[in-house]
Amino acid sequence: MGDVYQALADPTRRLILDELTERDGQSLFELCSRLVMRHGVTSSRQAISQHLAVLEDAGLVSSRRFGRTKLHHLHTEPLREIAERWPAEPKE
Amino acid sequence: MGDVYQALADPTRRLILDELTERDGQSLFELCSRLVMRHGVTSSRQAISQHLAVLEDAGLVSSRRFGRTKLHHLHTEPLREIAERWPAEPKE
DNA sequence: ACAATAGGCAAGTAGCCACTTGCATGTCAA
DNA sequence: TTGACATGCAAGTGGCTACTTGCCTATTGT
Repeated sequence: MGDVYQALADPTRRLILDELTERDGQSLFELCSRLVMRHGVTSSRQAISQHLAVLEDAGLVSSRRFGRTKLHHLHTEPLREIAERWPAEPKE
Repeated sequence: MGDVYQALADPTRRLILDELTERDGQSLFELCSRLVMRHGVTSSRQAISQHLAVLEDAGLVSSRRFGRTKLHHLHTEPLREIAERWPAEPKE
């Protein structure tokens, strides 16, 4: 299991999470096109694929194959831990 | 203003935030000692100082000098943005 | 004044990470 | 079955970053 914080460190990976928030269950090709069109991302398909692997390893994304395509789904549970680790007010 | 996500990417920096959560307003020397004692951190004083600069640049820590010491204070507001950026349920 | 304390600055280094490139695998449609 | 499509794998490269090292500044106490 990879590091959630490190997964969030890359701006392209955060855009992938944004894109999956808007439309869950996208394939790699869908994500690539929409990232280019809507967010001006210039990375190659392989780059996006590697980013997805990091996100999946961190438990933020799950994937399932359907024939020759692979659909990706968002999971936000690991993010809740971040907000809870450092409470709003420090200990007195 | 630096990147909050990138500031959180380093495990030592997260330990610094933990330490400031337990006891806010520590000096550099206090932080170094307690990180070694309680968390087994082996980094040098300069390393911790550079980490504090990153955290301060990201708006997670503020500092104020008192004579020859410098006290560091935690600010968790930038962390709230993370939980709000990706809501618990994706759009339908 | 002098020494000790708390911290800062800057250059150099080593390891990691994002990205590319090239090729391979598997699936659908004609 | 043949070609086009969707994805996977693996090695190589460049840049970033955490860390160290050495020296410097400023403050406090005796």
